[in-house]
Amino acid sequence: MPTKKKTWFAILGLLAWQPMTGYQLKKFVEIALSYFWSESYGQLYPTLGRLVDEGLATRRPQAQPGRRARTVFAITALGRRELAKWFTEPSELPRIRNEFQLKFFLTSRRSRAEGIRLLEEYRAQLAERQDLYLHSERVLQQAVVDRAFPEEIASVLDEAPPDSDEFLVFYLTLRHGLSTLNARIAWCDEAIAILRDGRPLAPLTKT
Amino acid sequence: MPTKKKTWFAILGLLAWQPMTGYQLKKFVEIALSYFWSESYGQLYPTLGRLVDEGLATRRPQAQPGRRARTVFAITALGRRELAKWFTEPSELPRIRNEFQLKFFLTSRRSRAEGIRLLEEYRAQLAERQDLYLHSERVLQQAVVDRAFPEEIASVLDEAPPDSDEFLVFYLTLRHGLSTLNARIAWCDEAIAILRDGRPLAPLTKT
DNA sequence: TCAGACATGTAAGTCGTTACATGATTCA
DNA sequence: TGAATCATGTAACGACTTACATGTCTGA
Repeated sequence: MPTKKKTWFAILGLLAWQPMTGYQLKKFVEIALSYFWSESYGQLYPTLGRLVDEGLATRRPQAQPGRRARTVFAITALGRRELAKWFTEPSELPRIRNEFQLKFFLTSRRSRAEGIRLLEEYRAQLAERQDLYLHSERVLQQAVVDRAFPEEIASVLDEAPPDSDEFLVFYLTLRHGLSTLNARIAWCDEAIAILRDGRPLAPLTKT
Repeated sequence: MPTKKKTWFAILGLLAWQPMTGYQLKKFVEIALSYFWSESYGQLYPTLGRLVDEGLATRRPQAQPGRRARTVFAITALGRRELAKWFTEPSELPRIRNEFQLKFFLTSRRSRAEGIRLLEEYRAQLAERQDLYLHSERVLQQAVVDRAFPEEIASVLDEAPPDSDEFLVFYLTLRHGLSTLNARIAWCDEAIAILRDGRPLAPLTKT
């Protein structure tokens, strides 16, 4: 069975976090998981439906007067068992398809100038994302000082004060993203320097 | 048009490198591009067919006596124009879906022990790949010393002596992969230490 | 002679995004 | 009043993997 069902378990995991509507699920992913995850509505709603069909989640329409209608999904006991099973299974390293790297490789038969241009473009994109992440980090650090969690993530990490494990792990996932970005930006700088200098052999001797 | 056609251009780019059979294309990707790319036969052959249909590549069956039959594909002038266009278009940062990170995030409502277990598993996988990459790096460094390219990559980087741009860029793509791995392994070590110590706030103050 | 590399392809299924489609509620 | 947010979905497309299917040639 080649079945991966990543979206399946992502949703199940978030419903175990707390019951949510499809819309909330999307927001949760955007705000809390954006450093390593994404989901589109086109995946979300159909999968929610199938989860209900399989008995892993329940669909509960909420029609309160003065509130717009919404459909809250919750995980079932069966869903929790499936989720627990998923946790014991090894996760594969994500397979990478880095379009920039592909282009960069191919520039070696085109021109150094083009390689350098691509590296600069890549670096700019990484730096832009790095800015975003650094801003998030500053917000989190301020939250620790203030002993109150920031407005922007309050909605999803609602019950996660700055000294909770939820907060800590959230911070660590951000750090994972930042570490990766830092390393890649440093690599860009090195690669640009090497290509500019025309130094072909020297870098090979150091690690 | 949401058309990405990454495989399209990957193949086109490699055919610009040199004319190849589908099988050779697969090998090329496995040996030279594995640090950042992958292709499956299920993508390769149908895409090659469509490339020919669109006039971007030619299919030339080779039936030499005493050689098994094979079909060599080559890029056309039109294909080269399309490829050149692709080079000028900005590449998007690959969107990430890191299953491990997802699980790790969710452990914050499960247990620290489970978080640590996941981190160790992730680290082991990264380290395994790191070994592979480090081995490749040593082979390349030896190639520089020997002034001869290593047997394993000779087939694909055939005309790329150790002082060529092809060799240098190939080496740099390997370094990109290694930098990323190193950063992530270091992150694992930090995260494990933090979760073990039960230190929840200290790491937030340093960058 | 037989394993392993060379070689080419298809079918089924999963996965995922984007664009489309629709409409209510809230708040400035 | 009108923009933003809340809210739910579908259709079309495209991408990608795995498993299946088949066969040849080379060299130990």
